[in-house]
This record gives sequence, structure tokens and C-alpha cells, in this order.
Amino acid sequence: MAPGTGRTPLSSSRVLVAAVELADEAGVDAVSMRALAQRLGVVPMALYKHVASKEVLLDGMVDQVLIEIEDPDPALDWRAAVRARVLGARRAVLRHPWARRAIESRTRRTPVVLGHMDAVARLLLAGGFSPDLTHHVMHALGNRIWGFSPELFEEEPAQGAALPDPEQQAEMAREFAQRFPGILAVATAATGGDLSAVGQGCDEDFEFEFALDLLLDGAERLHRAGWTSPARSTVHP
Amino acid sequence: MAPGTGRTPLSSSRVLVAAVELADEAGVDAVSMRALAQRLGVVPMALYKHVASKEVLLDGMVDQVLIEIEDPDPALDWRAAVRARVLGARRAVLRHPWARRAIESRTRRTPVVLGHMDAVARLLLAGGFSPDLTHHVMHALGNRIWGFSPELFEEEPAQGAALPDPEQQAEMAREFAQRFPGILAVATAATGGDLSAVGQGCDEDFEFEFALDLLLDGAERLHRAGWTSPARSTVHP
DNA sequence: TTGACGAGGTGTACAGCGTACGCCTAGCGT
DNA sequence: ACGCTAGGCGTACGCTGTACACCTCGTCAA
Repeated sequence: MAPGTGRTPLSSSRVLVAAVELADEAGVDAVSMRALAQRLGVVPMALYKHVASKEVLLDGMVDQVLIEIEDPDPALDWRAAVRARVLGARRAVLRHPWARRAIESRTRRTPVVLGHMDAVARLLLAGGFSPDLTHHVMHALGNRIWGFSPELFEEEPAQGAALPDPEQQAEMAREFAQRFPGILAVATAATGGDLSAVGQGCDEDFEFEFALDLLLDGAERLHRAGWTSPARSTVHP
Repeated sequence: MAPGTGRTPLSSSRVLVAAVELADEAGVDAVSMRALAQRLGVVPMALYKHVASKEVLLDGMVDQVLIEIEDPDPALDWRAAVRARVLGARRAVLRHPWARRAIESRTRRTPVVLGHMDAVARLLLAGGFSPDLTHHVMHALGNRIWGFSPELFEEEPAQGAALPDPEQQAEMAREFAQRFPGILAVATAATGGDLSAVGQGCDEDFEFEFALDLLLDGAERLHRAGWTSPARSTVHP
């Protein structure tokens, strides 16, 4: 505000936004207190007046991504609504490639995080699910609630590795085929037989929806069958 | 060997074992090159003669956990076999509390990692699954292949936080109930109505098997229905 | 016996990290 | 006019991973 200095003062929101931008541009590892401070034209310790610690900063960055999630059309039935909200989360997370890792590594449940979980839970409850079944279904969805599936297969196989030598490469391929025939079969199926594209062969969006629908199918079946959780013993074994 | 010094020389295996022990005792964050070296009675840089970097060390530690996985009885049918192998992975991972996080954060696919994935893939293929369906099912299983589900809900809510004050606590509970009624309903269902145990209310083993069976059920149904993946366009949208 | 060699342990040093602590200054309420 | 406080600054500490040079053995060829 002060026209002399001409610098709008920091705020925790300004810090968070800058941190997200920095992570978007240079990856989450590039977000150090020092780098972030420099980007804001400020000395590192100034940040601590607005965020308590780096951990809290990361929590806030995740929040920043999650608040982009849109509410689904309230006219949808439970299944379409859950699907829509989860895919909305996916869109938000995909906009920020670092967010997946960041979400996995966070343990604190901020109000924003709780808000999304609450929204999903309410959609299921509104669909007639018992709280019990809702609970288990949310567990089964797991991180898919946040819009991503775990990276089972490698994303970027080598990047700058510069495959060493065709002869040696063929030898490695032979050995791989012998040691891991199962993976080979699965990978070639995924790429339609194109061995050279094994790494990038997965259509992640398809995999995500495949698993999501598998889980929602199962949930629907259990719901319709009136599933209830087996009696719980109150004593530990 | 040399009786004068009386010190068995290092080896990458000895380093890995020591690192796993250290992580078991003090957590994975306590595994620094310096701390590990000290435990081995050696100077930090000596480790680098046996492991290329900290990243590789962590990969090796994960391998160390994964080689504990037992092969399932070959007489089992595909479903029981997959179930057994995945639950075997779970037992191995649960023996080392840090392993879950470590596996999530690793991106390199070591031979040991590939070996486990290969074993699961082969069980499905041997059960008559097409490579295509096998691929998608493995994606759907996701990290559950490694024997853990994502920590959707908090594990240790406060630990040493020392709840501040009964009055204030009740106020927070009121606000929570108003903002997150869905979560509250689900959480109380999970604990059988005992609000004070909301954090620890989940039987993780039950949740794991619930989700696993949901996924295997779905997979079985698709398999029996002769599911095949929709035709793939070779051109991107 | 000698001498080279390589494997493996040592020591020093550097750049980077998060952050505790104290200082300084501008704006505001009394 | 005064003091309080919010907020930015500077310094410093302990920790991290690891590059690089060095030294010291055990082994083996000549």
C-alpha cells in the first residue's frame, strides 16, 4: 500500500499462490524457502511471518490445488455425482503435476482436505448408502478420491539416458523377456504389440476410469444387496 | 578378515541391512548417510564405495523388504493365489512401518520390484486372463499390490498434542459436526458410535481385504464376461 | 623380492537446506 | 507524543548429500 516502498505486503495467500506457481514451473523440489522468498522479492525469514513452517506451506499448496475442484451438478444420481466429483479432483490435480506426490506425502487433514472427503461421503450417503458401507467404499477408493491412481508402471523410462547401444539393448530385452515374461506380455498388450513404446503405453485416463468404475460397480452391487459389515469383536486377538 | 583390525569389510548388502535396521528402529528420516556410517563404524564417504547414492540406497532398502515376500502355494487357483501373494506383500511391508512411504516415493523399478509385479501378472495370466485385462486389473489394484492401501484417514491424530481444554474441545467438535457431517457420520459408524476413538477407528486389515476383494470380484466378473478393452484410436484427440 | 595396481576406507570441503533469534522500522491507537 | 506491534531483515547454526584428493592395504606379475 505504502506508495514509497511500492510493494504490496505479503500475506499467507500471496505466499501460497507464489509457491504453487513456482512448483508448477520448476517442480516441487525447487520450492525452497529461499527460492520462494527470492521470487517474492523478500528475505527467506520473512515468509515465516505468514506460514509456520515448510510443512504447513506444503499443506497450503495442496489446499490451493484442491479448492479448484468444482461441485457436481446436484441433479445427478449418487453414482454419476461421485464420478463427477472424483474426475473433477483429477482435473485439478492434473493441472499441477507435482500435486500427486505432494498429496501422497501429506498427512495433515486441513479443512479443505476434509471438505472434499466430506463432499464425497455425503454424495454416497445421499444415495442411500449406510455410513458403514460409505466408510469402506471410501477406503477402497483410496487415493483415487484425489483423482489419481498410483504410478504402478514407470512414467518416464529414461528421459536423457541415451540408450547405450543396439546390440546391448537387444541383449537386455532378451534377458528381460526371460526373467519377466508376465510383465512383458502385459506391457506388449498395453501398447498393442509395439515394444518400443512400453514405457508410455498406458492411457492413464482410461486406467483411472476403469478402476473407478470397477470400484463403483462393486459398491453399487453391495449397496443393492444390503451389505452390512460383519460384527466387530470389541476385543483384540 | 584381517585379525588386526578385526573389522569385516563393508559390502552393499551389509550397508542395506544396516539401513533397514536403522529405519526400523528410528524411522526412515533417521537414515542419513552420516548416521548410517556411524552405525557401521565407518566414515560417511565410505558408503559411497558400495551404494551409488542415497536414492539407490532407498531403492535397495525397499528391495530388502520386498524379497521377504513368500511365493503362494502353486496349487491355489488364480484368485486365491493373487490374494495370497498380495497379503504376503502386506505382511512384509507391515514388518517395516517406513516401507509404505518409501515404496510410494520410489520411482525406479528394480529387478526385485519387477519380480513381484511379474509374479502377480503371471498368476492372472495363468488364470486365463488376457494380457489386456491383466494390465488393467493390475492398474486397478495399484499400490495394493504392495500390500497397503493409501492412508485416507489419519493414523495418529495428535500423539503429543495434549487436547487443550474440554470446553474448547466440545466447541471444536460442534463446529466439525456442522461443517463435515458426512465425515462425522462415516467416522462414528466406523467406531460403532464411539466418538473419542474416531482417529484410530479403522481396522486397516479389514479395509485392505474389503477393497482387495471388491477389486478381485470385479476382475472375476469381467473375466467371465469375456471383457476386452475398447478399440484404441491411434491418434490423439 | 619387488613393484604396480586396484579396492576400499579417510578427511576435507562445499553448497544447499530449514529455521531460531534478535534487530529495526513504519503505521496505528491512545 | 508515545509505545505497541506487525512485518521485513540479517546473522548464524546444525544438518544434509556428495565431489575430490589422499592413503593404505592385499594381491598378483615379473
